[in-house]
Amino acid sequence: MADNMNGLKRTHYCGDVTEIGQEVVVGGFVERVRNKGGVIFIVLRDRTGVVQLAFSDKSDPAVFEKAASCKSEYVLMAKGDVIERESKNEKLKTGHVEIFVTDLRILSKAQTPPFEITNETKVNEELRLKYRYLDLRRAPLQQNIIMRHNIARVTREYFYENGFLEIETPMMMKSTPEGARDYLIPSRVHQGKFYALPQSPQIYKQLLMIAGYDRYIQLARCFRDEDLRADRQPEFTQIDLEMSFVDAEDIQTCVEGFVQRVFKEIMNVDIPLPLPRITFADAMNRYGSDKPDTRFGFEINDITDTVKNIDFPVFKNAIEDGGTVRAINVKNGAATYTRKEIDKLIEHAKGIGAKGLAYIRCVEEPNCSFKKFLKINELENILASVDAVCGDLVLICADKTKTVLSTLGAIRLICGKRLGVIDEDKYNFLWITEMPFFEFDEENNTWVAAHHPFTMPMDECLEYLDSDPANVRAKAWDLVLNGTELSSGSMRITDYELQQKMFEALGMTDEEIQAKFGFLVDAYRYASPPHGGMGIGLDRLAMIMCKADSLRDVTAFPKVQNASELMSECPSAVDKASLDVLGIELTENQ
RNA sequence: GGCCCGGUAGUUCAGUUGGUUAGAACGCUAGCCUGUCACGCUAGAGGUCGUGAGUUCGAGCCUCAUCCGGGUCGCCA
Repeated sequence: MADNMNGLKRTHYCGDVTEIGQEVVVGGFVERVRNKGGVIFIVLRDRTGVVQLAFSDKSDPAVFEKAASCKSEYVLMAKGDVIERESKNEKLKTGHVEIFVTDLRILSKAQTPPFEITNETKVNEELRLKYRYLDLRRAPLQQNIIMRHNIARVTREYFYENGFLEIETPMMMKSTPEGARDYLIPSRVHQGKFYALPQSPQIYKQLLMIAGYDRYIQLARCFRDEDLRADRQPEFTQIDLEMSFVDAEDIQTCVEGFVQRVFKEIMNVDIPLPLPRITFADAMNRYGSDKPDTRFGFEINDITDTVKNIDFPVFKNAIEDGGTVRAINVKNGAATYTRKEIDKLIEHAKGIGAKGLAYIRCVEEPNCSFKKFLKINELENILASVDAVCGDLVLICADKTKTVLSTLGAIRLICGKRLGVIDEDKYNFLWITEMPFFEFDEENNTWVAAHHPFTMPMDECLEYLDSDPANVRAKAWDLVLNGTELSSGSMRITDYELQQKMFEALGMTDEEIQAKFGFLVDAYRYASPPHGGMGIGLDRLAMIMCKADSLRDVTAFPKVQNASELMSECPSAVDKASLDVLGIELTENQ
């Protein structure tokens, strides 16, 4: 039988025990037992840190014996006197003191854990996820979770101070099959019908503006039934906001104030305002990405004109097919890349869809993969066009422009990471503006909304909605931080007629519009203030601020790549009775 | 769905050209130790080599299939 805590009340967290001469009561987990025979030390841990408990021949023999029986991860409560440690441990905040224990309670005994609970760990993440509650005892994870809490706290403070109302929107809503797949909830009362979990509170927050709530904020849980990535979980938290009587500038200014505040308050990092901005088109051309990492160079150069007369079939064919030839100049001594390393880059490029990469290694006698096709001066011209000097590696891609840009964009990132040219202490925010309104869906051969169909087009683009969809830009923007898309926002269409026109441009029939968004379209017939808003990824923000590589490191109970949870093993089968009540029948192979 | 990487004691890993009884460190168990702090010393227990099939006299190692995990592309209005 374990002890109880009768008569003991915790007075201090472990990490706060620093004052000699006090009598304190602490509680926590056994981090380590060092039993020297005649003297025993127990390191006790809670979420604030660790403190050393000490036992010796001066201890009550019963207390001493109990201390000797303690093992890793037991939960203890200890009362004692804070005394000076004989030899200090400079590495710890509490390293100059220890608690000479007069009353020890073993509140709960632990089995030997499947892995050691240590700050640094090399243990397989799969195992740690299965025993997530043990992994969460580790200080680095606790610090991340606490940091995330603080980000959420500052978020609420900032937006409350700026007149935002926090309003909850439903978790059970109408399914809207556009965009990401919904998670569906079957209805018992309405058999054969389904609710959906929100992909975002988009529609509700627009309705709140129509209802006059003017400035809305919510730390909203969102759900998307799509494949996971390191920076993508099927459920995530969005700092969701919407503002009335504003334009895009007003919203961006408000969000800039927020990021400045949160970085200053949480990390004491100064973010200079206004944040830099770049158009979507420029981002694609310079970085081959709609979320460029601007902490390093290696920008993309269009060298089509420079190479158009070169008799190299790869370049010639690409240009004849309407494509382009572009290059990045990888500096920082990349010319020392071995043939094998370059081949690996080429393999990667092929994985993205390019047919390959041409390269020039700028060593004393430049080593060029297409040298035999070149005439005098042509090599020099290419090198000059990308400012290449000795030590640089020039990588060239020729194909359809879209393929070229995405390939070089990805290769640029790989090289930047591998060469270690990215300053990890830098926080480079970047607004991406003038996002395209339509996106061509090659599979179905139609234009689809790139953002969502309530996004306002830019005023000057209204006239060619029908004639030239590729060039219609939206009053939509993204906020990127260090190459991660952090946030996305737009102005919404508040005009009934314009909204109808947009639906038409997207090829939707009246029946479809009515069935999918009828209530929203109708709502705008009763007048609406101009409004727009953003959704900021709280998880991604926390991930970057914690310098974590994955959302799993800032999420208490994350899912793995196939969207299951290793600890509880969900999703799981349910019994037949539960399905019967919903009117759901499974087929044989399920 | 495609491509790439990984799976050997509880954990992290090593394991030669396919060849005797699969090793180390940490952890764990027992004993010793009065000032440790990654405590130390002695001894011990602990293995379906992810799973299944195949090749072979013989498979941790080779082949195929499959499961699990990670990364990435597709996907993510």
